[in-house]
Amino acid sequence: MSQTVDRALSILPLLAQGPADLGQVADRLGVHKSTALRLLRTLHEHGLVYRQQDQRYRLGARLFALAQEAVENLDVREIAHPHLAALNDRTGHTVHLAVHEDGEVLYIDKVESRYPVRMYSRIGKPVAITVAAVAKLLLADLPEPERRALAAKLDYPRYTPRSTPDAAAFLQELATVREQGWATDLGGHEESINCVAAPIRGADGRVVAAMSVSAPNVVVTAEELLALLPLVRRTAEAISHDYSGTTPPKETEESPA
Amino acid sequence: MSQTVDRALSILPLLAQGPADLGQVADRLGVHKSTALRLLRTLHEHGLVYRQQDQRYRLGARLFALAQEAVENLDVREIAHPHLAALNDRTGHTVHLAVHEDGEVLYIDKVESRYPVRMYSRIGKPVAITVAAVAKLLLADLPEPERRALAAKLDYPRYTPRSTPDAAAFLQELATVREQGWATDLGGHEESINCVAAPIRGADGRVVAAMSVSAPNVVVTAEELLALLPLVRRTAEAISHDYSGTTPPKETEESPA
DNA sequence: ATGGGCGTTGCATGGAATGCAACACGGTGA
DNA sequence: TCACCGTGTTGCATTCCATGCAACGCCCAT
Repeated sequence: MSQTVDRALSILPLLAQGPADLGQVADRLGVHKSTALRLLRTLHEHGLVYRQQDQRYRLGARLFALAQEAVENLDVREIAHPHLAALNDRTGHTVHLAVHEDGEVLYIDKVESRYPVRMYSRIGKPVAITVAAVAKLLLADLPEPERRALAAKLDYPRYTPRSTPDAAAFLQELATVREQGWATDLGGHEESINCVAAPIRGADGRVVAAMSVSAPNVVVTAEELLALLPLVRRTAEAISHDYSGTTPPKETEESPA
Repeated sequence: MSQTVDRALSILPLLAQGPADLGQVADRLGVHKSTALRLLRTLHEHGLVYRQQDQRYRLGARLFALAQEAVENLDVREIAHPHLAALNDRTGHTVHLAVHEDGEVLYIDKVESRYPVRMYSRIGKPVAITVAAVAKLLLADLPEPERRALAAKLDYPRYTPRSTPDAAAFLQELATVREQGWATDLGGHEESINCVAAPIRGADGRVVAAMSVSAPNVVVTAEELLALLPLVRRTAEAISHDYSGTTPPKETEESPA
């Protein structure tokens, strides 16, 4: 909506792909060098881009700080963390916490597996939305029109033969997940990795986050992992309880002086 | 330099302090509501802010993704990580990696202590620049005028009685650190926590990063921690070697097709 | 029913972002 | 040594676009 800001912000994903010099930025933005220079300077003043010795620009430090502060403001995360850690303690497997935001699902917390063979993932990284167990739970809870709209505009990459092939299959899967209250991903993203997941609900019953336990099947078989389902669900319920308890539903009035 | 972008970016740190509604954002920016709305919309389109159910804005998901990609572009980090992990393995203590950027020093990697009592820190969080051992190393390597200028404009908070009191003391300390090639922080930030740190150098000898080992003195005394200094220095040298080897000094030409 | 608070929209105006052209600078080859 | 690129940088006139205003719609509370 604001051309100048729009251009400036477009620089960030561009630099995320790697450092670039002034000319490259200007070209890829389709603006004059002087314009790009001024935009970059403004970004620089705010610490979002950094100029390295060779004069090329790359993403800046403030970005980390902002992301950190952002994640610390998510109260679900704080409340959930001890539960996730405890679950990791009991099972030894990788535990994830994810939320949905504007058509993306992303991990906001993670407790690493104790086993040497670990799955790759990164906090902040958007997940494979069409196959991840946590994504299914979060999207299954959307109001139907939104769910349909989102399903329609997604891509359905065939990571493996068991990946969700298309929108129809996805919506079908979401219906099932919605019904049963839990979800799995059995080799849908990476052939050898399985996950089981359960939803975390707010006081109004809406799904606010989802958690999962993941393990490669060189460590445990899918059946063994599924056996953990009751435990995972109980953990999710415990978190839901904590969360609903501490966060008064919808009361955003000023706190009593 | 660009008013519009400047205003838009000012919203981010503002939201980092917690969610805010349109009116609050407009007030704190000193602009009309409609202006704030358009800025927020632009930020929203780029995923930097998110609008929660109660219509208030908070920092958005793309910020994480950007921060992640930014950190993955830092090759020092990638090269250093296995060394840090190995050092953590041998000592059991928390190991940090930090870089300097525009007058700030921040952690870009961390391997957690094995001991139950851990120090608090966060990747991405700017460090206490006047007392942290890694900060001393990074700043000690700056050209003298820059070092003086920076020292002059810093604040010198008295975290503890042993915190660096003022610019003069700081510059003195930097000189010492520069001379000896390593640094410590003995209770200068938190009374009970000590660190020893060593520099990581690029092929041209400049300090590109610094690493440290930290432990509370309920776990090991300062003397015991200092005994690890040779090991820390050897590790830093090993990283420097790896880093100089894989990153050809200053050669930013196109890679051979 | 009625008022107040909030977010939202269309529009006229002026300020601010833009592209241009000229400059500065460092490196390269003659 | 000089001239010549290819950078990044600056001042300036034009113009477009961001701005503030005022009016509207909406929801909640009284």
